[in-house]
This record gives sequence, C-alpha cells and structure tokens, in this order.
Amino acid sequence: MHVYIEDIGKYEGKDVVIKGWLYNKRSSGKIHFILVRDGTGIIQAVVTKGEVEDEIFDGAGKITQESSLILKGTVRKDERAPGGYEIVANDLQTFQIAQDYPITPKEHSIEFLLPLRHLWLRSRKQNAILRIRHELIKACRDFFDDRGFINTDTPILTPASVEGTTTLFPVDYYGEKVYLAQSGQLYNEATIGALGKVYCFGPTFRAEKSKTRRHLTEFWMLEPEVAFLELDGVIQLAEDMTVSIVERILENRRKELEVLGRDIQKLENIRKPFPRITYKEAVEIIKTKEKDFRYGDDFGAPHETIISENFDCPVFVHHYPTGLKAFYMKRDPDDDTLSLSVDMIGPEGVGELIGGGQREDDCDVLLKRVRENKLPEDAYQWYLDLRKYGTCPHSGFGLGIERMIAWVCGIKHVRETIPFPRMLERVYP
RNA sequence: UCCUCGGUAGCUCAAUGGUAGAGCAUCCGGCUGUUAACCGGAGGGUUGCAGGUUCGAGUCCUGCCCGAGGAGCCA
Repeated sequence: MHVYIEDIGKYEGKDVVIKGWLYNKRSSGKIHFILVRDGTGIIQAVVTKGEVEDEIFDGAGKITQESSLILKGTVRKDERAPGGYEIVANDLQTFQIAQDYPITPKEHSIEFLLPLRHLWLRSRKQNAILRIRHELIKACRDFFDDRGFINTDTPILTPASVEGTTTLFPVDYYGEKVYLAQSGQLYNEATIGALGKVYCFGPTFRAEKSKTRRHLTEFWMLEPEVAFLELDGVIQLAEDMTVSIVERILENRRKELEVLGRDIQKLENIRKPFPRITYKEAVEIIKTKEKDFRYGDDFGAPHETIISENFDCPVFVHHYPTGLKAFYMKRDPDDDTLSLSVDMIGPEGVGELIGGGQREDDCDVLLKRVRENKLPEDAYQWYLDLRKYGTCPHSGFGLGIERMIAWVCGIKHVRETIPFPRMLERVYP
C-alpha cells in the first residue's frame, strides 16, 4: 500500500510502499542506508545484503541523489533511525537515475541557490518554509471566514494606480495601457457596500527598484475591509488576526519551526494586547537613538527596528501625519494634520507587517484629495460613487504575507518565503 | 541611483608578488547500524572580462561586467 512518510507511524510492522526521491545515502559495504523523501517527510530505508536479492542490493548502492524511486518494505521503530522509524527494504526500484544533481548536501551561497530555486525547494528547510506558508495562509482565511467575511478577489489588471505615486508595471491591453495591481483595497471598498465585510487575497506588483530583504516585486497581500468599522476596530481586527496566525502555526507546524531553528519562545510570547503608540510617541522613541530624526519624517527600516526593539510583540503605530499616508486616509477630526492610519511593526527587526486605517467617507473631501494629489478624476468616478450612495465609516488593512511568513519563520529575507521570488533583475526561474 | 563587500575546480573556500591547493561532490576500491558516515586512490582550472606595472600577477594599478548586503524608493 502506498503511504506518505508523514503518516509512517500508523504503519508500524506493516508492509508499505514509499514513492519519492533519494535525499542522501550512506553505506557500510554490506548494508545501505537510503534516505528517501516524498515531500511529506524523510525516512531511512535499510537495505541489507543477503536479505534482498543481490540485484536490488547492488542497485541500491548505485542510486544517486534525487533519483526517483519506489521503495517497498516493512515499517520498524528504531531509535537509530532519523525520525524514529525506518523501512526495512525488500524491494527498491528506481524510476530514473538522476545525474549530477547540482545541490549537494552542504552549505551553498545564495548566488548559487537562487538560479536553482526549482531544485532548492526540495531541501528540508525550504520545504518547512513552504509548509508554514501554506498553514499561515490557511490560518488567515479561516480567521476571516469564521468571522463571516466574504472572500471577494479584486482585479489584477487595473486601469490606474491606487495612489498615482508608486511605480507600476504597465501591460498592453489591446493597445491600451493598463497596470498590474498594487492593491485591491479600492475595490474592497466597493465590495463592502455589497457584502459588509470582505477580504481579498492575491498577488500584487510593485515596480520600485527596492533591493532589500523586505521587498519583492511580486508579493501576496491579504486585505480585509469592513463597513462601519473605525480605526480602533481595525487595530483590534489586526491584533486578533495576528494572534490567531501565531497560535495556529505553533499548534500545527511546530516541527517545521524546529527544522528552521526558530526560537519558538519568541512566538509563544505573542499575546494580546499589543502596544499601541502614536506616531508622535514613536518619534520620541527614535529620537533617543537618532537625534537628527524629526517629526514628519517617514520611518525607514532602521527606525522600524528601533521601535520594535522596545517591545516583544508587534506594535501598532497610529495617527501618522497626513503627508506620510495615502490620499484616501480619513483625517483625525480633532487634528487635521493627522490621519486615522495605523501600521503594525513586527518584532525582531522584521519591519512593517500591516498597513491600514480608516478611509475617507465624505465625498466632497475625497474629491478634494483626488484633486490635491493630481489624480485622474475620471478614473476615480466609481470610487467617488461609493461616497455618494450610502457612505459610511469603514476601515481595512493590508498584510504582506511574505513578511509575516519571514517573521514567523525567523528568516531574514522574504525571498525564501515564496516559491519563486520575483526581485529586482531576477525573474528566473 | 548611491555605499560596502565579493567573483579561484561542479560547490564551499585557501594560497607574503615566486610550481594554483584543501574539504565536499563525481568515478574506482574497502567497510553489516550509518547519522552532512568513514578510510584509500583518481580525474577535475582561460583564477569574471580587458588593459597596465613587473624578470615574474590569483595577488598590485585602471576600466568594465556580474552577484550579494544595505540605503534610497516603497500602503
């Protein structure tokens, strides 16, 4: 019976079939130890001379790294085996012998691995990251689904930029210039009018020439939006979601975190409530380390790190000056220079994980902002309509999935958190 | 675009201006419990490219190319 390695404990003493690839092998002449992986795990098979036909024994000694194979044998509990179980092989057939697999079981440089990403994904660490990615995305979806949110995905081909400021990838659309989406938020503001609370989850594209460990040109963003929700409520939502994600990973993907060498205690310390500070308070924190920083300056990566160093949990920074935030952010009724905006800055120097806030809901004010920002008024007609026909206070945020994964996994660079990273001047494979 | 670091065997790295080397991988041989197994042997090089200095350049100088890290930029 064909079984998967992750389930092997259920088959102790039973005859099973494993289909997979050779991860590594060792031999003592009359006994081969074959490490087989099948995507769900790695298990050691023992092939002993005299206990299998000579042809099979000799064949086992000749299998090369990453050759595809079908293994038959009996599951046995054995402390000497990595993982605690091993397969006592009675048959081993190769589907194909792989020649000169480039990634040997040793340290490699990032320059070497990135062009081999299609093969690098097979390694234990990358496998663990992708499993956590899957779990994290599922945790996000479940969180919102359980709260009655409707998943309404937004278009990827869009007629204009959300803000008109960021650099977008142009696409030829039957002779017309359109752009790859940089956010689904404006469309979310439309769908909440239909469904109340929604989220979209999909790829977003930024053509900025950012060359840092926090940036990809193509990344995935999860964006919830809720009608009749104000700033405090959206902060609460982001906090609940973050706690829910961390709990879920700790519950279901502890093994993967261990493979990655993650300091699990740091994740177990994540508890509500997260600190909430104003932009002004954040500036005071930065000034203790960097005297030249001025009120009104935007936070760069080093500033976010300074802020996060003061807390064990993610920290919410809210009420940024209007100049630092997008045109659609609602202004603070008590102070017109401030926006009802919030960023969630992750711990351990991971940087901004979430950005969001309360949206401008007054049609006249929004139109004024569109004009101030010299945005094409025609293109925003539908967006203004949303304020003409039953406007309401509403809020939402965007979560950069790759940054969240990087934080949870404890890895420095977001390029390892997505199967095939798209970066400045790197689109292969 | 700017700053810093780097480019030597398939990979990871070494080599006072003086015969280019090791470990891993590969191939051959040995080993009945290995844990990135181990032991012995073999093959493997346009030292990123182009100039220059020198009796002699992987090493020093100039220019260029490529990569990495970071900054800027950036919902």
